[in-house]
Amino acid sequence: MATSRPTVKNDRSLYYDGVPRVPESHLAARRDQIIDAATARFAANGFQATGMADVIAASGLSAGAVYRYFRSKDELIAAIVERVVGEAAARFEVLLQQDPVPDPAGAVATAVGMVADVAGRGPVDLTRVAVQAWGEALRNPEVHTVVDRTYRAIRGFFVEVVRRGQEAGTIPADADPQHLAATMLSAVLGFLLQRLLLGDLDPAAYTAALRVPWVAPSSAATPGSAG
Amino acid sequence: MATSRPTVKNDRSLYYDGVPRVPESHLAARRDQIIDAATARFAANGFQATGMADVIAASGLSAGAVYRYFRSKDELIAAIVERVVGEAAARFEVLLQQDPVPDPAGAVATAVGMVADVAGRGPVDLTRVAVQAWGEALRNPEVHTVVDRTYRAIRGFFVEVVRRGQEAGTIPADADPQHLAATMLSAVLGFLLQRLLLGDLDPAAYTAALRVPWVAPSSAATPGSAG
DNA sequence: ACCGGGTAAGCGAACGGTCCTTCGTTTTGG
DNA sequence: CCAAAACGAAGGACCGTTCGCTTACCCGGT
Repeated sequence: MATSRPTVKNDRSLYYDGVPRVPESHLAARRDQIIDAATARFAANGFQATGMADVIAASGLSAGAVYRYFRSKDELIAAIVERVVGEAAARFEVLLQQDPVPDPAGAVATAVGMVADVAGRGPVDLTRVAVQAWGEALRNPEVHTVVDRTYRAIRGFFVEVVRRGQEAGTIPADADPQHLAATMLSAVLGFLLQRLLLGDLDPAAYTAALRVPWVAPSSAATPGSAG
Repeated sequence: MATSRPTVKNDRSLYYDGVPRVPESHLAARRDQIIDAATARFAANGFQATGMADVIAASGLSAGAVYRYFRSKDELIAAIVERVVGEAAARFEVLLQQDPVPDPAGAVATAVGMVADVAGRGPVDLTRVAVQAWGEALRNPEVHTVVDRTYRAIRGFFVEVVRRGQEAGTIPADADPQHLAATMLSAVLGFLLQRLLLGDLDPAAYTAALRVPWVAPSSAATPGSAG
């Protein structure tokens, strides 16, 4: 019982210390092939309502091949969620690399433009996957961890935009950056969701509406002066 | 072949025109009992990942009893989505019945308060069901119809708030009510989503942030005067 | 330049389990 | 007494996953 026989199933080097049989790029390409096909099916039908048979058929591979690259359906789902929300975060990060960093309304406008762009590009609308990921995050702890970490990072970008604005004096210094960033993120997520559920929202008109002063101008919030 | 024999399965009056065997209120109560139990399970685990066996056990009834009240799982899902988003719409409608109708930031603040309230009240967080309903709407046409109609109505309430503000002169007359209402709805939906995914957001601080002027005060949008 | 050895990549039928739903039966209550 | 209400075992389809097998490829030796 339980000798020191190594469990070699995953560790190729214990078996054979030569170079891989096929180039690493080929393996990555196959993995992407599976992820792309699965993303399309999950975008159309949701994670749980889509069967692996559907994913496998769409990938053009066999069940055995798919399960060589992903140990389970849950692992595949986690990989897809990580890719989709991770790419979103990467796109939003460029907001901070602009010089000068835009003001909050400008940052949201740029982010909304990115959402509209990614929704229309390619055969699969990744914003649909994002909505499915929200639902999945509420029931799958691993997915929730990924979504929590990534969306918190995105909100952190907006916090930084607010801080820069406060340094520049265009935003009241006593405003709460964390919650102001939350309202900015809401504007982006709300655009994404309304576009999917209620039909096309015009990004230009939507972002223009963000700049409309909607508090009564008489009483509240003297912005720059009168600190 | 196809005689005129009536298909009596659902029409009780063709069978028996007397009084019902049990009071109508009892039937409605049983229906609610099923919906309540199913709502709890769907809130915890999503629509598609939750089995009918789970719903049936939670309801305290048998499979046959549940299927007497709902023809299928999809019909049960549709009934739950209709109830949850319908109740949300009913709550938001009172915004218009206040006198005077609040300004946009005030309307959003009230709506956010309602979301936070309904999320904390009762054993089931209905905002979780709302997120699941968004995902379901993307794959189930009947659910999509319900969600589209109801959320469009909610947005219509915000449009009305904007119109009243424009009449009162507190909102620029050339602002687009439709898209301004969309940003208001985004603020509410974004609060709901961030509260669930990223942890507790403080409703008071969030709504306070909504009133922070976030456009550069120097160049853009001279609000009331000097139009 | 060619070839055979051996391993990883890929295949797909089959498996146990779970799914939604049905229906013959039992219980209930007016 | 009898129809409606409720029951719950069973049906048949489909689920995610496995595993014995075939195919294809790289490598070392000739």
